[in-house]
Amino acid sequence: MQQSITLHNLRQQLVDSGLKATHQRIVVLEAVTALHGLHPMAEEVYQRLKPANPSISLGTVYKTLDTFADTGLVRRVLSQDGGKRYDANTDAHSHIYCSNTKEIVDFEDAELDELLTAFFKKRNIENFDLKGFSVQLTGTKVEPDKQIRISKA
Amino acid sequence: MQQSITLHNLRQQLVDSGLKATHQRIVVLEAVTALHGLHPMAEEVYQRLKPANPSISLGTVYKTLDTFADTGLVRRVLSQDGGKRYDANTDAHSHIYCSNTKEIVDFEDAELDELLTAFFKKRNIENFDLKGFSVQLTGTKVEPDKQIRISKA
DNA sequence: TTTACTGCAAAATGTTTGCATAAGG
DNA sequence: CCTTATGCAAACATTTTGCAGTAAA
Repeated sequence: MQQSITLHNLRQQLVDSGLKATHQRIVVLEAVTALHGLHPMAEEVYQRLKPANPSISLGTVYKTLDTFADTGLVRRVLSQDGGKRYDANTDAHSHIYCSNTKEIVDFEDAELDELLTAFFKKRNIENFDLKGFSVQLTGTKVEPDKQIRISKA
Repeated sequence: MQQSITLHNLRQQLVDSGLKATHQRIVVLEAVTALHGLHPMAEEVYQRLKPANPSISLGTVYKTLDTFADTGLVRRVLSQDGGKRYDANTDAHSHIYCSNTKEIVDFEDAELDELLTAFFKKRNIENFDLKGFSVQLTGTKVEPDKQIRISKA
């Protein structure tokens, strides 16, 4: 689960990734972490941090998110909308894509992970170094204003 | 497997989807089908059909691919590169993403489909009408110039 | 003939670049 | 200090839009 976000924690994550802990990087990391369930684009991260940090530039947000993704601090999220989206949740998890609301909802399921881990252990994918996998669920929300919830049958 | 692409076949697909069989739609469908393994963007489809159809406009290719995706004639493919990609292979299949060559390689596996179908039959996702699922495999090609191949262990 | 599609060009959106200045270690 | 990151503005890439003309059924 997600622990509370402290300044110390944010600095530590940056240092652990071998990055300079600049003010801009700290607030970008804070914003993308706070917005993790929304899988935000650079613009959305920028809108979130701008009120408290009016001097930061959108270009820096772009560069910073790209740097974070390269170092593994955040994950790039696949999207259909032709935009670059980021996810501060770097644990193994899947995504549910709703084709009418365009939402991307997290789907975490240990049983599914085990199932797939076992499956890909059996399959050989030649000439490919497999780093991870994720399931994409597609469909539509029944009641767009309400939440999607997962339960066992 | 893929059957050979005939004019009659292309027209039929359009009519079956309730679309007017215009010349432009026929050649866009031909091109995106021929390029299915590449998961092309609008520009790539346009480059492919332009030599034989110099009067077609790029804007029409954008609109046509969007129409095809809405009717289910092609599928929108998730991407990390911030572009809209399309796949004329509408059968259930997964994708392998290589993070250095940026390739998206098809991965078809009946056993995996069965495994996941059984799994999601057990899970209830409340307030969501599940249409389909697909697995994304991420990693890197070992020898970028060579093919990725799948085999059983 | 009627309706829906196409071409064109402009605008909107999203992202990257280059470089002078500023800040972190 | 020295190196790397930032801000800014311009360039670039991609996608959408509006509308007059054209073609399919």
